[in-house]
Amino acid sequence: MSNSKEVSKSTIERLPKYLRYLIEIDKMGAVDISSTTIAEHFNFNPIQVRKDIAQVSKKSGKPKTGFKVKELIKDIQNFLGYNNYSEAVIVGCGGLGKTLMAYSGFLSLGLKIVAAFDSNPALFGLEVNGLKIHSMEELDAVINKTSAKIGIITVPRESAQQVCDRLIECGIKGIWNFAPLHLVVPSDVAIRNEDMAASLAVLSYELAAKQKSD
Amino acid sequence: MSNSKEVSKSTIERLPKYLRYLIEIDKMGAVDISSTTIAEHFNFNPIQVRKDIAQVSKKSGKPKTGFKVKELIKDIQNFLGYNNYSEAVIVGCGGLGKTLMAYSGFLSLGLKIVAAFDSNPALFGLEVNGLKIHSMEELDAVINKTSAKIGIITVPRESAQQVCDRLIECGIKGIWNFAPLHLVVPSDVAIRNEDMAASLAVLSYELAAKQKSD
DNA sequence: GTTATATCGATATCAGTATATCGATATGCT
DNA sequence: AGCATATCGATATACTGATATCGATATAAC
Repeated sequence: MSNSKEVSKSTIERLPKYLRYLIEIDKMGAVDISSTTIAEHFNFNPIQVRKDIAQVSKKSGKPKTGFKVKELIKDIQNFLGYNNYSEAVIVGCGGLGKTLMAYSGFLSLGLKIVAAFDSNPALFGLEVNGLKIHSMEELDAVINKTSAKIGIITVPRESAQQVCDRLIECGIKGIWNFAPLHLVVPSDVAIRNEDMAASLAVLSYELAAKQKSD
Repeated sequence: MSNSKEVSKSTIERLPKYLRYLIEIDKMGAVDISSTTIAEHFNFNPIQVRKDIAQVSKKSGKPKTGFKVKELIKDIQNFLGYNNYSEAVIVGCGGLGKTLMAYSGFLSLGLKIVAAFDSNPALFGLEVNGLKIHSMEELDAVINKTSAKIGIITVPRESAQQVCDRLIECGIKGIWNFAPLHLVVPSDVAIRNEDMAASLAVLSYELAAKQKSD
């Protein structure tokens, strides 16, 4: 993989947060920003912020003032690939699926949903936000007309793994799973399980812990 | 905080996954299960699985056969508090809000949404899945009629932090945030930021990394 | 009944991330 | 102009979670 340094998952999760903040303060006229100030805003550690920045930006900050807001924005956007978008398909046009299809924010995150599928014949041909819903039979054909490499799964739990497998057969290389189960994929495929049960469990545990100490 | 051992966030995130799997194989008639088998199913490390289990179950596994499926299920459910549910309120009844309100799976995760709010007068009084939508003015009054400690935020980005602050004023102690920004809360409040941008960034990065190495 | 082995649980090691330390320096202030 | 200081970047340390090692043992197979 040529040369580019490994960047940790945790760092990558923080970068979009910094970016949103920077864009906000840029709008408000800020020119310079220090890692200290960023850190204070998020309740993060300033050293961590500085190290995160160092990994995606070659511009070095200046003592006393910090970094140039606009330069940082560019560097982070560039690193995250927000300039040139990737195509994605979505399978499952129920409540959540439709919500995601209607979400206008993906484009600015470098993601463009280019096709939608569902197994329910009642939905075939319907349009959600300009996206026609295709049958599952058309999966292969439609995907291959696009350059989509990401598949978003918003089907019920029972069919999710099967849908996942089919997407991979169709050449999909990254799975963004919203179904309530942990999908398993071959090692050459990237997977992100958006597990609400796991997330809620952590929240509840932390809530309980904080309640205890008062 | 009395005695109960600290359990790591990572462990807690895995527990619901184990649980779903165990319930599934229990239905299929499995009586015993080994950490090895669980690990294989998820592509996890068996030692990790065993350590996770050891933290929530006092029952010890037997060489050669492993653990009793039904006992494990009970212990994990008990640890995660899936028996007695906590109440939650939701603020923001747009697409995502409605989807969450309609989701029937929360009850089995120990969560019950007991009230819904929105700032749009056109929605006041409407019912979604048996939940009446209240105005934001009623926030305090309605919350205090419940024992809700968790607030789910599904409002647009612009108003999210403000909504968060108000919920905390009303006595909410845990925030589950689905708005696309990183909310900051006082240290006695638990927060879970469901940050899709962060999540997508990780997926994209891993996808790019895997694409590179072929 | 004996033996081979899968699995457990405890302890030790390793890896990766977060935090702390510290010298250097550019800027703002007097 | 000179001084005080906030911030940087590099290096070092500490912490946390993941993985490896290994002896003990219950079970399955023969």
